[in-house]
Amino acid sequence: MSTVRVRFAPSPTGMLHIGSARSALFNWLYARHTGGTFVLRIEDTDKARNTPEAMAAIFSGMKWLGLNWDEGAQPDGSSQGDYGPYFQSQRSDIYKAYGDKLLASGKAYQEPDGAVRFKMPKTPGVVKDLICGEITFERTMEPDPTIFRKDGTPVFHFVNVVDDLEMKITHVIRGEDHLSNTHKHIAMFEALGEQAPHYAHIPLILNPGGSKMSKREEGAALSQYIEQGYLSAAVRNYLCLLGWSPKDNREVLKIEEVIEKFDLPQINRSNARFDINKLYWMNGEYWRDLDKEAYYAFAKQHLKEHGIDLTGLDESYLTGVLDIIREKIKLGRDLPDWLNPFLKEDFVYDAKAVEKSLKSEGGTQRLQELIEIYQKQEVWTAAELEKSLAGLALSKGAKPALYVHPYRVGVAGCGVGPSLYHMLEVMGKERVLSRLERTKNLLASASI
RNA sequence: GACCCUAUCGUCUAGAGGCCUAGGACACGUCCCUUUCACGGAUGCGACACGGGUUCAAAUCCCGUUAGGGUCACCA
Repeated sequence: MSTVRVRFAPSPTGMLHIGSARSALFNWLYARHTGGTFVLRIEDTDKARNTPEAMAAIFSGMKWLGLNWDEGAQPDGSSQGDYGPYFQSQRSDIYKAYGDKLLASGKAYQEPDGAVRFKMPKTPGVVKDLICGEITFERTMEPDPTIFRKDGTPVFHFVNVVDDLEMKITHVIRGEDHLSNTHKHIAMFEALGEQAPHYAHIPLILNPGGSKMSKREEGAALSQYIEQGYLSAAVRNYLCLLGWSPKDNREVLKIEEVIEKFDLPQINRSNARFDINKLYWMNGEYWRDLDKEAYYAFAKQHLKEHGIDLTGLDESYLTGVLDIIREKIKLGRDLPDWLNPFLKEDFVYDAKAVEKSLKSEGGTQRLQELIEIYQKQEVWTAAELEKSLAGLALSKGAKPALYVHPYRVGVAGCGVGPSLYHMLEVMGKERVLSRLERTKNLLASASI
């Protein structure tokens, strides 16, 4: 039975930052790797930012990434576990008690205005970090940090220490931005007569420009990836690779395997830039691997969330279309554009494609020939349709491509798309012929 | 400014003294496959920040320089 206890302690800021998500992930991985306990604590001492929406962003992000916790704050506002409550806003008495203890022992003192300061030892502070190694901080000049404001509310560094102590946290895994403050935390543990937990400071995720990713920045919020239709397993896999590697040149890894191999000492010490290109590639890997039913469910859900109405649509037609467009895309956000030509009979035409394929020399003529042979087409399968078109081209002494392109434009309005014959098969004879007629008429009346 | 951390292809990384004329992945270029676009296959471009040591031998150890990042709140 493992005694490891780790925690993720976000504050509700209105979003789950990609860097926070990665901290949550590494804590979770370590807990699962060691068979320990993963605790979720909400640091909601800032009342102004403490909105229901901000709270929801944390819970939904954790859920989306599949990071379950064994103990801690719950979405309904309750706390589950032996060391609750897990919302800092509900722990004032505990902080007060620890503050009094420090005051009584002379390790803290009160300012004339009522604020309480922690008396920082002037001896060097040593931090033994599981990732960064042993670091010594000289602190002869170190000011005494405030632990209670003049209004009596406790300050972050102090509540953080008290909670980690109270919740019996054994390993604190957090961003490197906290490294320089860690010696203060350790000093507070010692002043309280307790041993500090083990610390592991993970490198930061920087924006492509190489500086800290600010909250407002494009790509900083996990929710953006959810909305754009990334697959959670792909995002999670990508995040695992920022600062950690299995060391064997593989990158697409099952989470179970990451859990097995993950450990603190092998985490990198240097910051990593977020590379959207690589995430996009990674998503493609998972996109191809998704089983059919999961893909349909994902696609329908994503389309629904983006206001694409699928009601009344024939189920087999929809799945047929989803099947053939799948290999063309690797992200949910691309779904609507590829799907639309199949959905609307009054689809729009791509001007360039019309110009190139239909208005070129003999274009309308070939369109007419296509209509004629497909009117006679009996077996409506991709293979047979291909045969007919190839036969037609051969009889005219032309390359099939010369017919394929006008055909695609005539039936869907665009120059690119899935395999033409499969498109035709899925659309069915009736729809195909009526679309070709429409194109012919629009062309004749010079409307396109 | 002080203190702390970091430093391998554009990016993510492998590399813990000889296996390194530095490996993989993304991106990019070329070619092949192909009705388009993707996918896939092949191939190319491309890095040990700099300067000193230590050593028979350094990307790997030490020191300095430079560069980047972080922390110095009665924010979290």
